[in-house]
Amino acid sequence: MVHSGNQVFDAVDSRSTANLKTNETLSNSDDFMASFRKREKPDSGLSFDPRSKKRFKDEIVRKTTHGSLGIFDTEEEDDVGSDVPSQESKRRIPYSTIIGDAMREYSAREFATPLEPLLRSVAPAIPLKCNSLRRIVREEVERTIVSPFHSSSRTSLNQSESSKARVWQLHFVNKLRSTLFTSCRIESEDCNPVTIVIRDSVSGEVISSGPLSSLRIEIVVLNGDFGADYQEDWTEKEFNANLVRERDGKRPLVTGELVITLRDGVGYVGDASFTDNSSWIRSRKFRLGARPVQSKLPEVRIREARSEAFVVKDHRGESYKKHHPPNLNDEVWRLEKISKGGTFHKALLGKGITTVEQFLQSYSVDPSSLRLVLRGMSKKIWETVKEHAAACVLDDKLYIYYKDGERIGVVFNSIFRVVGATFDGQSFQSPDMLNEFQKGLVGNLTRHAYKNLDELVPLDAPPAIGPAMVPSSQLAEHYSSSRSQLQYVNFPVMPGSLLLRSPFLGEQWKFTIFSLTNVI
DNA sequence: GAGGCAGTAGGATGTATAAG
DNA sequence: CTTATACATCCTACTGCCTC
Repeated sequence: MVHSGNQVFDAVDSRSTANLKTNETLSNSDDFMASFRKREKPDSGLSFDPRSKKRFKDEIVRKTTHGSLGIFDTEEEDDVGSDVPSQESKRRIPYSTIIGDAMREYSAREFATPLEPLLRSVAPAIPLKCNSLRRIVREEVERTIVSPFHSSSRTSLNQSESSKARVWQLHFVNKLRSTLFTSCRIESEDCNPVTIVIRDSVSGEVISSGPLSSLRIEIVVLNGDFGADYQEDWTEKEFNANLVRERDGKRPLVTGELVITLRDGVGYVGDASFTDNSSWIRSRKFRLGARPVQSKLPEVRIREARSEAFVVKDHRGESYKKHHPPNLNDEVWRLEKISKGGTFHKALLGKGITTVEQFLQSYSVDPSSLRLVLRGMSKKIWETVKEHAAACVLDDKLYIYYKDGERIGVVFNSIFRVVGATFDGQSFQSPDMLNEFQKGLVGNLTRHAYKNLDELVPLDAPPAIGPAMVPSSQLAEHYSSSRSQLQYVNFPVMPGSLLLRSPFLGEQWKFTIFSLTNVI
């Protein structure tokens, strides 16, 4: 094997790297770096989070002390890795390759950023905020540091090429969905075909006539990282360097109508779909790109189009995705942090809670019991679940509970939260309108209702709002037992009016549900 | 091809424990 | 006591296999 780097540090024993981590198998340097790339915060450059920093340090230490660099290979280590196919395990990866791989993962921008303070110190007169200087720094770093490892993919920015003839450009008009699924048609956010135009890059006007208005363009896939620095100018080489090809052994990454002929300067992405998800590239995102198949005016540079970054997931994930907002009849695992078939899901099923509606009802009736069902859940997760559940779109179902034929009744919504009360069986009030005494009465009745949920009567129509009349016969009884406060609606309820039919009057009444925005 | 099931990896988070 | 670290747990997403 020919080693281009330092011979002392030039080899990695893949058998050793396979034993680097307790739960992970790192078979080569790409995996090694990938394990850290995935832990990076987006756009964090070289700053890992503390855990990643620590793990990174540990990996380096172990790589150097466990012979991963080929320095301390021993028989013992051979034994450790003896179950790995020998041919593969004997293959050593030059250290320069590892560094190269690592370098490749950091853009010139990321290298340049740490260098800026240095540059600032040596050239204080130069305004460092100047974009052109940043570009120069980036170019120089790329040229001097990155290129030796990366010569095949990116070339240094050609200033003259990037700045000339930027009159025409392809442009994605509508925004793609932030998440697409394999085998599903590529569509815009509003479920319409993705639209591409050719336009004047200065004025933004669509070129609706002339030879360019009927240009043939090709739809391609770009790395989600491309343009992450909001750079809106790039060379053809840079664009091509960011094309993403299908993985080995896989079908073409995108299939369908990938060549479009513009009409009057406008084209639409037709029946095209992804065949593979985007989880395997560093950014975990793709972008769509569009470029001329061949320029009708070769001397004219037509800048390619680049879409927003989006995630492509396996189509089977679509049936498992969470709903935002959830619906009442959704299965309870549609809530965040409750995995289908997971521990919490099973615990809820064990209590007969199968839907989001039942989850919310259960919370209304006895939040502490529900919390007990999910006692293994951390506070933070619990808050997340509640927050998601609270966003649920409620229907207009109402229930009323009367105690033993009395005319004092409490009206509940579909998740068993109090939304009104009546004291005479005729006029109904929202909880906001109750005085302290009335709240006590309703509180008592609510507790009765929660103990006798099967006695709740569905209301398909409503009562009227009016002054409360409390039968005198009820006063003494309720006054003594109404110390506790009425539990108000805690889930956000959209304000609105509902028509209810009073069970006593048999008439249609307008019933106003007030907005009660307390969160659980 | 769609969908169910199981296995796996990675990430996030909480908790226990050691070190200073 | 505080902080750092290791470990455990759970959720999410991906993938292969299988059945229909």
